[in-house]
Amino acid sequence: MKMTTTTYVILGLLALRRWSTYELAKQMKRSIRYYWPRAESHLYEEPKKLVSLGLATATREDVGRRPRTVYEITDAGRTALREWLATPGSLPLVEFEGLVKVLFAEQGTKDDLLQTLATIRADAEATREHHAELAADLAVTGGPFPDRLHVNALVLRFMWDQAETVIRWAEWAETVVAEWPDTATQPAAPLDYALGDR
Amino acid sequence: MKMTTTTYVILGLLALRRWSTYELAKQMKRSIRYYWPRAESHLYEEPKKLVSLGLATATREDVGRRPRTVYEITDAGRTALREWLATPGSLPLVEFEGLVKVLFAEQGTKDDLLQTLATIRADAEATREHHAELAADLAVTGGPFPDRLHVNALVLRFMWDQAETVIRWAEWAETVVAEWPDTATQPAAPLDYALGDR
DNA sequence: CCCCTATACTCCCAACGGGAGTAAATTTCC
DNA sequence: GGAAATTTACTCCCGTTGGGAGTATAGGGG
Repeated sequence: MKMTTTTYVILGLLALRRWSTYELAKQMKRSIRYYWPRAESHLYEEPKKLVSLGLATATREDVGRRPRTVYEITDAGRTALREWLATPGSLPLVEFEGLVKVLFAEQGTKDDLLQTLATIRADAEATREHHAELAADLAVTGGPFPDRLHVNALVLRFMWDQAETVIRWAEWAETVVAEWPDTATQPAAPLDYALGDR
Repeated sequence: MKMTTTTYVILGLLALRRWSTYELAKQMKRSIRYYWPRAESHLYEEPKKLVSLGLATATREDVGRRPRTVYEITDAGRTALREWLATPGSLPLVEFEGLVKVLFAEQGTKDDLLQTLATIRADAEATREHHAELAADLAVTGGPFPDRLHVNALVLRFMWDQAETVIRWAEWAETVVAEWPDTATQPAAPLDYALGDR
């Protein structure tokens, strides 16, 4: 029964409003998974943990014959969240399989590498588009939490900047690799094009 | 007994040269952990898996009375790696606890938020510095694999660009937040400063 | 009425993190 | 030279997590 970052994420969402578990899982999928991804199957346990620790309450509702559980934060929950925000946290963690494939690219074909780079770019473009839609929603409607626009904007700008950086890097790498005869042949001055300006 | 991305990472390293398990773990820690982090305790199982699949061989050596195992890739291993490089891969995954704390910043103090941003910046500066050292090593000595500089350069440039982007974002966010009276008070036009140019 | 999707969950097993540990070799320090 | 610290070389443990599979009900559309 340990408070993990995931538990605090759920607690943070409960600080904004009351949520059913399904709604919590949906909100994770909509935005938070881009910087705190968690499998849906375990999200249903997190609010229960909060309840057992006195940081949230659970209310059983019935939708026809279907049960639903709605959770709300407690004052102790707000205090716990506030204290967590003041603690040092864990380092960022990135799992980027595409970049691993770039790293070992000379063990494969040039076409494979170009495909990998194109996929990386397309994924980043999709992420950028998704966050543009989130931003447009905030700009037009204020979103579900209009009094939090200022902090949401910090996060959205981060996501946008990151996606832009990946896209630009992929475009650059595609043009560089396009001029290689193959992945195993080292071009002249292999480091200059990457490190020339630093 | 399933081939995971981690298994392929080890296979990719074995494609470069023969390694002891400890050396594999050390190389993961030196560079690959930034984009494919894995706990050391499980890395020792991966080459064993490769051996059982015929993709690598294991040689037991003795250093005095201490045992060491050295692994080498097989031809089948090279083929498997080549084929994996041609497969579509999984999406990037990011766990960024600092950004989660930014997302819920209005539940805490302005000082906590500024501390979070400063920590994010410092971590990114350390990452940038680490990769600058890796790059300098490559530039001066050619590194352990001088015939792979061209692909290493692609990866290094990516890591540098990412770190730079995080640093710039954190610096920007620090200046923005510095002007807030507190985290709960929404400034005028809260979205413009983040989204004004897109 | 039927089909599909959404809502609302639970269960399972493999992959994994991180800590702890043992043992021998090597390096550093006094 | 000897002791302590660090490195090399692993194994084990337990909790966290991914992702797939599943059940059941509500709601919408043709």
